[in-house]
Amino acid sequence: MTRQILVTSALPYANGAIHLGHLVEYIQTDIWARFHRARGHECLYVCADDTHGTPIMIRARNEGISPEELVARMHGEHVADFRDFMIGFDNYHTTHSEENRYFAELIYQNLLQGGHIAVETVHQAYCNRDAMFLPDRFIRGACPKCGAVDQYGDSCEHCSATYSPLELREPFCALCGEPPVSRASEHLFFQLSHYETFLREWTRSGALQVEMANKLDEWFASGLKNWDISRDGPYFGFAIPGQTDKYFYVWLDAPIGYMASTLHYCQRTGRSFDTFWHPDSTAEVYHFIGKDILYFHTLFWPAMLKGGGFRTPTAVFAHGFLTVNGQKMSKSRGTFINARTYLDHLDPEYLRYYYACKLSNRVDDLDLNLDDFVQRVNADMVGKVVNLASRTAGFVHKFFAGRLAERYPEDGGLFATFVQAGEEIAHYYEGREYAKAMRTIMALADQANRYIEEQAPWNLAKQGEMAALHAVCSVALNLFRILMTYLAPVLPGMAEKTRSLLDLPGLQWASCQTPLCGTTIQPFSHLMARIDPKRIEALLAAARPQESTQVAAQDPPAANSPEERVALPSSSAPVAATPTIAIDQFAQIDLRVARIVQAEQVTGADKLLKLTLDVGVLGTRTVFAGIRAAYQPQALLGRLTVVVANLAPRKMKFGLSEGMVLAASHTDSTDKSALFLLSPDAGAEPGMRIQ
RNA sequence: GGCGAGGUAGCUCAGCUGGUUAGAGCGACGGACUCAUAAUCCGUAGGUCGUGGGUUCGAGUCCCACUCUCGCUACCA
Repeated sequence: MTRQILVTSALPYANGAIHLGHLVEYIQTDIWARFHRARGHECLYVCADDTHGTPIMIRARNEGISPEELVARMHGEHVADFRDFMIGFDNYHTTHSEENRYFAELIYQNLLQGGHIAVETVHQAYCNRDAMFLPDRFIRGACPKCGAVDQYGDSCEHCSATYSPLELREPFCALCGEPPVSRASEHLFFQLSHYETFLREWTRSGALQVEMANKLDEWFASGLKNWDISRDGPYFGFAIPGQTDKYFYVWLDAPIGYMASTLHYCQRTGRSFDTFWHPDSTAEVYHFIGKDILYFHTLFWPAMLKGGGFRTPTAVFAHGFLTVNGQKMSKSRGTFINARTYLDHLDPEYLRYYYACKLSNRVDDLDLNLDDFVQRVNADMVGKVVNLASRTAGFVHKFFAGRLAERYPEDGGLFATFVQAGEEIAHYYEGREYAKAMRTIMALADQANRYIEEQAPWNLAKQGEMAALHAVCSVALNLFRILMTYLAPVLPGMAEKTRSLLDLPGLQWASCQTPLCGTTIQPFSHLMARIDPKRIEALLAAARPQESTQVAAQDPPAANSPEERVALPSSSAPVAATPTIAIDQFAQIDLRVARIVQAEQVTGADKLLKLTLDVGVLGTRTVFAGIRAAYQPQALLGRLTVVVANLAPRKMKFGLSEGMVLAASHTDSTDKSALFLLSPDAGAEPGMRIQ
């Protein structure tokens, strides 16, 4: 039975470049899609850029271009990166498209008519300085439930409470730091609670990994909140029909991109959209996502689809994050590697294979250990697999004019064993147990190499036993063909070279069950080069930012959620420089020389020191500084430093901080002690203005 | 500090519902071979399964405590 399958990867946000963290998901999904196609099923793989929201708007503004221009440029970069990593999308679209607008409006209208949209007047934080309402994550303050300070506007990381930004205590704008004012506005809410029964069933229908379903239970237990789906202008997105200056929240139209991309594909190819998204569809729909965006894909999205009149996903597959050498990616270590940087130095198939070797169906994080990476790829790919062909193809050309034996020789049951293993391997692929699939395939490669060793074709050649030699080489190349068929979803490029070498129409799972006999093969040429460790060094060096470009270098998460990136001005490639400011803007900052007259550890705080500063004419100030990892309190006594004297006082858990001392560090450094307090030259006195 | 995951041979990891002398691949070392991209084949060494208790006839596998690591998040205004 031919299955009809639609798979998606999460839409990357159009605010940054694709990096190795993103690629875990795209490679995982691509392997799955290619596997199903190789098995003879129909498997459509669609994706798109996620283009809307405040971060895009702000970034475009900072770059002095329109959001449309920004989004178009990022789309081009993303497409090129994916293409070069052999991510075989059938369609790669954008959420800033008419198809997306169409479905966003349609689903919204259906929810509206179904009575699932509520209108509420809310008093929302508004920043006068930035002339805009502040999105949940652009406003910070203290949790109303537990009092934890500096929490996001929508939920507390400390006690997991969810609330409205309005309830936050002591809020401030994440952009400019000014306290926002409260301003009334009508908002539209999707009444998620209407779908609780449905969602509870769907959650346990096999659509989710058990660990994920458990997580959802926590959310059910705390109650489903209505979801605010509108945003006031200015906002880069789709205007909401029937409303004035209101736009769909980016997370409403982002997953709709899956459908829009499907439609775009169908219109292009004459396929039927309903095949995949009609409520009665018998096709299978799977979403691959990172564990960070579970909430959107397992609560809002299925409910939206249900209420919007479409089918719900067959399953959602979540994976973990990427670490490099056991730690989160870091710019200063050179392990924050963009897709393009990698491609400048290494073959994408190395990474595809390595990820496959470490992927399971669980949500565990995946570690890219670079030493292991080199070792493993070289040993497995070149040493074991390619070696099978390179050590036998030569004989076939030298003695048999490139022609394989007319009949498949006796091989002691090897061919049958290899074919039979295909079912186990397929089972692993299907269940996203790629690591087990790779292990099984490599065990087969070991068997094949052992066979050649035992048969010793080089001796047969010397002894003139041509028939036996022909047989051994034909067996080896047939085994090689089967292995490459099994590896093809992971290594599409090498599979293509193999197809060409063996002069085959394709590498299909079913067809490799019949041995290849009496056909002519092409001369052997390199299928894959070994990784030279020097290339790794070069890659790391290239990924390490230059000092001068480090101004805004941050380490964004390896996730594709726009929400996770909101606070990061520009999360992609090294930023050239921050926007220039006028001298009067600088003059607004009152920098003063200060003498540290007292320094003590703060109980209950890991990183803070409480400093008492003598700022001359401005008197004495108390400042909490996060420099405990770098300085002993005693070592600071009496020394001069620089303080921002007119910074708004900030109430902290441990007291009021009346300023900020200046220190240098790498913005992304994980070495917390690599921190250097500024000092004026000798002669400076407390209270002096720095200008 | 909060939340989550985890600590099994040098490295990357398997070890299902507790049951014989704890496994694989890579690496190291020794040997063989020389067709092949210094690849391959054979063999050897190496682990008190983080620590300490407990349950059990029996625990890497269950329970408790501790410890360490990693991830997310927070204090760094």
